[in-house]
Parts: sequence; C-alpha cells; structure tokens
Amino acid sequence: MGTTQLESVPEPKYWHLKNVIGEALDSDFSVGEILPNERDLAARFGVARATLRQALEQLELEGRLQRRRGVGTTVAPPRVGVDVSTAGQAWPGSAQDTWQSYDCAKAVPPAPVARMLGTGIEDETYALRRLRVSHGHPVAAELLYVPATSVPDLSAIDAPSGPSRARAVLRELQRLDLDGQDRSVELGSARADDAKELDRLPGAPVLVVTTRYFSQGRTAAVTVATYRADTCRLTFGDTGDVEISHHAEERRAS
Amino acid sequence: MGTTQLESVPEPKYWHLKNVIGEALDSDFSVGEILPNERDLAARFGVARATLRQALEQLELEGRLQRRRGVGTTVAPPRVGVDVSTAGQAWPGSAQDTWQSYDCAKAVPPAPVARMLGTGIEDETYALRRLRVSHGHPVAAELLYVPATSVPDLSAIDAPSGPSRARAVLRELQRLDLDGQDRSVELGSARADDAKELDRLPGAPVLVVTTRYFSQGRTAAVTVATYRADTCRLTFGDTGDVEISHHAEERRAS
DNA sequence: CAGTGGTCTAGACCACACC
DNA sequence: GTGTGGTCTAGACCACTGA
Repeated sequence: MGTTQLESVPEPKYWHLKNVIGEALDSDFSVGEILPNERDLAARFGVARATLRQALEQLELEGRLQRRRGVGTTVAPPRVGVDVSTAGQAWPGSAQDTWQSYDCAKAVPPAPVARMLGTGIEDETYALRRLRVSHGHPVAAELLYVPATSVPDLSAIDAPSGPSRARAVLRELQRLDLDGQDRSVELGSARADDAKELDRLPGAPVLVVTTRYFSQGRTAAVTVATYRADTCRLTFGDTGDVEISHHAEERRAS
Repeated sequence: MGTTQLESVPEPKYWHLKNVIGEALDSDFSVGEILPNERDLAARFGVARATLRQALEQLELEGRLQRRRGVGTTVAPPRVGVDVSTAGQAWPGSAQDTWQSYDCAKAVPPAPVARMLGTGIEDETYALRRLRVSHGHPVAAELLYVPATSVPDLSAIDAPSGPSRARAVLRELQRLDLDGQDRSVELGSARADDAKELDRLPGAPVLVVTTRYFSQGRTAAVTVATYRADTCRLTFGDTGDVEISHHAEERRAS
C-alpha cells in the first residue's frame, strides 16, 4: 500500500490481501506463531470473512500457513523436501525405504491404473497400502497395485490379509528383474481415505506421483502415491557423480 | 443420489456435489462439451451458487473441467504429459529443447533463488524469460537466473536487452561443463506475469519446477519453471535402457 | 463451556467474450 | 446489448479443539 497508484484494472481484494499478509508473515511473524482469528482479521482489513478466507486459502496452498479447525491459523514451517528420485532404485519395499506398509487386500484397480497394467476388470490384483513418514509426520499415502500374474509364486492363502500378506507380496516382487521405471507428477485432491491418513480434510490439494515398474517388457506394478502438497517439496536428486560443495546453501535470508 | 442413506456424519454438500457431477462427466458428457451455466446448475441441485462453485473449483483443480470467464464451463481434455526428465540432459537452450526464449534483463533474483546461487543482493544476475509450448498451447513459463560470474566472457553490451541478449547468455552457458543438476517440484500459485503468459488468472494453481545447474563445484544457474497444474502432468522418463512394448497403453476405458 | 475454522446462503455487482 | 464466470458481502449455523 502507498506505493500503488489507482489501478485502471484493479486487482482483486483477496489478491491484494494475500500479498499484504504474506509480507507481514515475512517481517512480523515467526514459524509456529498463531495469527488472529479470521473474524478479527477480516474486521481489521475491512473485508468480509469470505474474502479474507480466500486470501488465507491461497497462502495455505503456497505452504505459508497452516489452518486447523478448532485451533487456529499458524505460520507454517518451510516445506520439507522429500526425495522421490529413482536413481539406483529398486522395487518398492527393498532395503530401508521410507515407507511402512500396513495392509494388503485384493481389489480392482481404478480404470486408469488398470489401463497402465494392461489388466481386465476381472483380473486379480493386490492393493497394498503404505504410508511414508518424515520427521514424525505422515507426508504421503500410497497404493501399490500388483497383478496376481506378477507374483505367481505367492501361495494363495499364504497370509489371509493385512500386513503379513503385504510383506509376502513385496518379497515376491523383489525376485523379479526390474527393467526400469517411469514416473509422473500431477496435482490432485485427496480422497477421503488418503486425507484421513494425512491428517487433512477431504479434497485437500495433493501431489500425485504415479510410478510404473517394468519387468520383462510389461508393467509389473504401479504405485499411486499422494503427497501433501502444502507441506512437501518433491526432490529429484539427478546430480551426476559430482559432489557439490556446501557453499551458501545454509545461509538465512534476513 | 438415491443410493446414499441419511448420513450420521454428513459429508459436505460441495463434496457430494463434486462426486455427483464428476460421475455425470464420465457418463453423460464428452470432452469439450459445455455445461449449463452456474446459476442453472445451482438451481438444479438446490444449492447456493457459492456451494456449486466450490464443487466446480475442485473439479477444475483435478483437471476435469475448464472454466473461462465470459464463455462458460467445458469438459477438459485429459492432461497432457510434459517431459521434465533430466536424462542425457544439458544446459537450457541446447539443441532442440521445447522452450522459446524471448527476453532477458538484469535483475535481482528473489531471496530463495539468491540463496541457491550463493549470490549477494548486489551481484549482477541475468534473468531470462522463456515459454514452453506444447500442442499449440503454452504450458509453462520459466525464469532462468544466471549470475554474471557464470558467463564472464559475455561482453557487457553485447546486446542491449531482449531476445538477442537471451541467445548470447544461453550460448555462453553451453561452453561450461555441466557437472550435474538437481530438481524439485512443488505446488504454487501463479504470479500475475506468469498467469498472463499461461492464459490463466493470477493465483491459479501451478507446479513449480526448480532446477539447479552445477558447474565446477558451484551452482552456475537456476531455473524456476511454473507449469499449469490444471492441464499438465509432469513426466520423468527414468526408464533404464529397456524398450517397453506397447501393450494396453492406448485402450479406452469406454 | 467458549473459541476456532469449515460450510452454506441469497443476494449484489464487476469483467469479460461474443453477437 | 446479453450471458458467462469472478468477486464480494453480511449474515447464519456446524464441527471440532481444548480448557
């Protein structure tokens, strides 16, 4: 304010608000600090609460704010970088990966997944549920789809269901040769079950990472991982063999 | 509707609406078809327009709808996959990359970028503006930051500004040895200038791809590319050396 | 319990595209 | 012009958290 003259094409109020609050966040608040409640803020800026909320929504989308019903609005910490690179990668569940699996059932995959797997609707498929935790918080929920034909040696009633069968499926997968993989990232909104795992409301914005695992010229498995878009930054460490020196990397701006 | 009984924990109306409309989109509409206007739709479902809009916003976020002011709401085509892999990668601007650069100026990079470059606020930096076009539509706008120290041989007034200087900067970059790179993806909202390039409103959801280019043990350049989140799916073709057969890939679900 | 953010309403006006 | 989606208002009630 003060710098802008009267605009011939005025920007929306919520947009202006977002910028004003965003700047205030940089200068007057520190991480974790709680903001005044929405009704007070709206009154202070002389706008309706709906308008104020539109600005806060934007800031939350950008990962700068965190809002919790019944609690309040707080300044969010910087997004955590989670590694999703495929360098030297193997099957899911190998070595010490950052996922913990906790359930497995037979299910029919959604149409887009079935298309990637090249399966018909009546083909048996295992659906394995996993959770990725970082710094004590869940950051992603994943569904791993494995057609029964990919793990033929898995004895039918090896384990009735649940975690033990999950382990069995992963074990069988390891025995296949992994020819390569294929990854894509897109924006989505959390389904009710994923939202619950991630401690968010249904419809919350998420980054959907879809991975295809190839073996013997076919798609042997597909994972669909949904990452919290508000708190996560997906990183791909595609650095060659170079060792990067630790220059300014750790400096603070202010 | 009709299938659900009375809910003890009722889901929000807009969430239910979103699902209902989403299903209708699958069954009763085809790509490009225009929906009834918001006022009619709201009346038809017996909700306020704001509630109906909340449902449409979700669907637009998921890339299922496209809304244009003054025109209407249409069924969106499937997201286009844009390759952002770094396999066999080189400097930006090399060979036939999919970007077209059209401007270059000197500027001070935003704080996070300056931190990655390890530059102070008074160090000269070139800011190069580029646009990525796919299937005739702009899908991403990019800012490439190059500290003047990275291209020392660029004669100061080689070209005053604009596209010719952009080409000169890129040309100089090619001469450096590229040791590796580093990429991250996060959710953001479009700044006013990016939004304009991408034919969207300010604040529209975008996928921000940040790339660091390493040379001689330091960060020689940084790009910040903003992709339209509604129409784009970022793909990483990390497939090893395997050739994937074209099984079911092209089928339609019906 | 009181206080928070989340949902919803019924209106109004504006900016834009197209005729 | 007319019709569209985009913004904004001033209220109301609900669902949740924590004292």
